[in-house]
Amino acid sequence: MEIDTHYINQIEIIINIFTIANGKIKILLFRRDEDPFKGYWMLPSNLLMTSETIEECANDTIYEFSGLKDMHLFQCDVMSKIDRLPNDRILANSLIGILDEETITLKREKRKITSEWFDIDTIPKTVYDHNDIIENAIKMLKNKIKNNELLNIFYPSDFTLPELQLVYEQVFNKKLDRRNFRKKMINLKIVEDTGDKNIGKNGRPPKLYRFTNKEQNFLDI
Amino acid sequence: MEIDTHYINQIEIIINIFTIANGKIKILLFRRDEDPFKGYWMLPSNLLMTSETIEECANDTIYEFSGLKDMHLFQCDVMSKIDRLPNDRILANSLIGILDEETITLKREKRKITSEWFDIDTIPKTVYDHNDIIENAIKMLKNKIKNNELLNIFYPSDFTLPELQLVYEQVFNKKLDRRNFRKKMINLKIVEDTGDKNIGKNGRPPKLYRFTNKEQNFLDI
DNA sequence: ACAAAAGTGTTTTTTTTACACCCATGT
DNA sequence: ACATGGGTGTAAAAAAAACACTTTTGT
Repeated sequence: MEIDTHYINQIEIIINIFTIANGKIKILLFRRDEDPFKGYWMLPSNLLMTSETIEECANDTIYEFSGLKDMHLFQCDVMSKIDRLPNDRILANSLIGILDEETITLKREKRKITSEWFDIDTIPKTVYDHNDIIENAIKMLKNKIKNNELLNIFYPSDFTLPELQLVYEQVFNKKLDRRNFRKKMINLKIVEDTGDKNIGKNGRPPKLYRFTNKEQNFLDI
Repeated sequence: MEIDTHYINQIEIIINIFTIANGKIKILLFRRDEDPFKGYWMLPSNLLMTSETIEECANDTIYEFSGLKDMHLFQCDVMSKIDRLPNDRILANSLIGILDEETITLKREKRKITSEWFDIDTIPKTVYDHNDIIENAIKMLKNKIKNNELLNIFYPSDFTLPELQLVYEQVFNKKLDRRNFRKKMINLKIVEDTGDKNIGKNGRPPKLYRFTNKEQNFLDI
């Protein structure tokens, strides 16, 4: 195999890892501890090797940064501005990874790199163009949730309706009526009662629901 | 700049060009006239050069294949399976390009490569994994139309409601009632009457409409 | 005058909205 | 017993669906 050097490209795979905790959508960022951009936050990333697929690279990268595995992954965006990094010409392929909270709780182990989950409405300063990448990923994530494509991955088991309502309120950016929200989710058969309750917290224990396996339902004409 | 050869990648930029003609959504394919895959159809593509952005590469490729320019372009997908091509390891980045029919009609010039517009429900056999790429692009295109994100680019000037209805019928894959469709489009202020009519065809001349500049409206909760 | 295609209105059904009190648990 | 948060129903308004005849043009 011979390659014309005009066509040599380096590509970094960058992953936006989201989870939902107590109804708040969060993204996992890592602190950079060397200059330039020391103290800034960053998305996990690695250069793609010739011998691996993007999914393999993404999974390895996530594992290396966080110890987490087997995330639901999908394509998000590609950035190719020549000057997106100051010195090298490196393309960026950003992915979205979805983690359910249970998995995170189980795998909470100590890593060398400082990491933190940030609410998606309070993203800190990040290195290079990572703020643009994050902004774009949040947009795609919200759109997918609006189209009922993703919440069953955030919640593989059960959840309460008040928590789910918080998620929708963030995505649609408006307050929803508790009774109407409930009716809608149940009547449209998006969720179903598991019969269990979430005991242990303050106040009346909420019922637990699960997603039915209905296909995504788009805005119908 | 030094590059570790493990991180050398070749990327081809592949463009799915869509237009709408008489209410039918179409994609532009080119005939391959050399083996392997002689006689099969293909999407226009080119290897990305180190010195250009993806958008530059895509625009040049489109122009080289079709003579068309200044298309609305956006990211679609990235394929990285090691064996997607038989001999080389080349990544594919597929984009979607939107053309309005008027522009096409104006630029209809003769090119050396045989090209043809195919209805999106009768895609012919294509080279390599282009059928997968097209299928994916059609899915994304339909989703965007469902979310009212794209039709104003397909129709920069005016159009008739019967034609628009055909588009929605393809996207939602069901027949719509003429009166209800009309009421909805007009009442939701998605379209507005231009005052003109489309004379010259058989039957009563349809009124011409244009899109209002309302922001996209998603399925609301 | 006939064929072709587009335009139009009303009624019924469904969905959405608005709104306030009671219930189950922990302290 | 009180504080906390969760659950529930009904009526009014809005939106969607069902449905058939008339109008304008070309031939």
